[in-house]
Amino acid sequence: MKRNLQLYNSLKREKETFVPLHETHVGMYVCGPTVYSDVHLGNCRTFMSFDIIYRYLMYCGYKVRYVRNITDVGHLLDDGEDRILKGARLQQLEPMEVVQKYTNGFHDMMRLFNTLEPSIEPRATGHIVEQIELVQQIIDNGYGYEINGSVYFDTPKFAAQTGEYGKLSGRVIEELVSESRDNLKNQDEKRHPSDFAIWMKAAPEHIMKWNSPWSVGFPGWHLECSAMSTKYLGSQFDIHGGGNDLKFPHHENEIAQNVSSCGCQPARFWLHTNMLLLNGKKMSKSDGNSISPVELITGDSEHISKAYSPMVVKFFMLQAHYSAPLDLSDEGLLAAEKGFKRLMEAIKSLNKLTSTATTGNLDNELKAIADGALTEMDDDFSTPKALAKLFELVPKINSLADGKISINEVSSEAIMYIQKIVNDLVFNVFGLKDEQDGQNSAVDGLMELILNIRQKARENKDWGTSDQIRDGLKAAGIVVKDSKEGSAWVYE
RNA sequence: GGUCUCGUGGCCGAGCGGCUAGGCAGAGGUCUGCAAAACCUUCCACAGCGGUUCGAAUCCGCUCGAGACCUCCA
Repeated sequence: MKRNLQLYNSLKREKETFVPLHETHVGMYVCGPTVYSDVHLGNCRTFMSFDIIYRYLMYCGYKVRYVRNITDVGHLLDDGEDRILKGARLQQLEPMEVVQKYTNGFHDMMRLFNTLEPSIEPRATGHIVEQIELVQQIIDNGYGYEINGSVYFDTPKFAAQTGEYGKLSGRVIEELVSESRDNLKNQDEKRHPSDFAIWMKAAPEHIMKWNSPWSVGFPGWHLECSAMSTKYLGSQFDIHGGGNDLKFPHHENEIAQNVSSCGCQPARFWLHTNMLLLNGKKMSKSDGNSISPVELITGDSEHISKAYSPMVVKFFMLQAHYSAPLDLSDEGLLAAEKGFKRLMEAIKSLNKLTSTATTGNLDNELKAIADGALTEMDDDFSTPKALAKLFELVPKINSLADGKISINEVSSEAIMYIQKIVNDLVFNVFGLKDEQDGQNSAVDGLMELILNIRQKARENKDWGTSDQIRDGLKAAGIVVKDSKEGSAWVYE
């Protein structure tokens, strides 16, 4: 299915028509987590966003290779300590135990949010050889220099000769006063404050270190993405994504490394997701304005009144565009929860509809709404607008389901057409799932029996029994919904 | 301090010069044994002040406010 996709390209600062390098294949690289502690909720938003982008590209018929790395070395803290090593020290674990622990936790969380696994999930420590080769290429091409066993990227030279530095982040090198941590520590070594380390000589007590032509040391943080994207997607690929706080310095430096080693821009489209705020403010553990994914789904946080299911959280996030800041709040989640249920109920009803009509005068209107949802997705993956379209369908579906609109107004062909689009979009592209599902048939059978008994009582105008059943079920967390066609039930 | 983004109704969030966003909440109604659900109708807006335009939430300027990046963070 060939669709006309428009993507906002951060590099160009405008929307562009998406044309992949190879007609049928798409290569996409997304900066993954640094696995030194539990995954951040904002991080989850980013990966959910790219999961939907991944899924939609596949829905459009592309074969997508989605590479999302695991950073397990080289990402340093303010004091110059490696994030992984700090985690290891604090928890008295082997560095790789830390990596494994939080990688597992990250995967568990991604699974809860029903995201697909990437095609390749490479680790930085598994690609030391490639990173050393990349450093060598950069040196060979004259953009890297070694001092005392560490290798630095010559940013001013690169900027002057290529004019490529600062394009993504909109920075001018003269204005940059770099304080990147590895540089703070070795301030004297660098020729220019904006130079950054691509290979760091390790102190004797440093645990994670490897042999290299320059020293026993470890790679700079920005290096891994350059090396791994090139290895798995080629020196040029279609989409590079990440959170917008990575634009500088990480992505800017990544581009510099790629351009200086192979002479070409790595990605044609740069996509950046925006921040997740809590109650209008940036999440920050230090001032208490923070909530973790686990707290959100267990309800164990002062910021929320109850537990929210992962799908509700996901639905909430879908209501905002990935490139806009999103403000998380209890009220917002509550609203999302109701909206999500309503949508799920409507889809259930939709999937039960059957018509024998061969033509219907609502056909065009309904099909146009469904098509519209896809058109919105074509426009930079606008999930909020696509959802709005689906919600336009909800009253129509409900009216058809309860007979307020005759089913003969819609042809069987149109119903199947709409069912296909709605189900594909909601379940395959958005990756939502109906949490009411998955009940065992025992419960279904039981409920059918109970509701039949209640129906008999109602027919006999035995309101006492009828209400007793209804109230009892309510107390058990099950809501009975009566309609002309009979009674349905749903978990509260 | 520098770079940039944004300020939409009770809440969340679309909107990219003229035409309904949507969700939640509120109000009225239909249906119903009652209730819930569902359906129908409906109230509430574009931070402020100027400017451009036949016409601005949408473009420009200023003011106020918020946020991001510049320093690890998605």
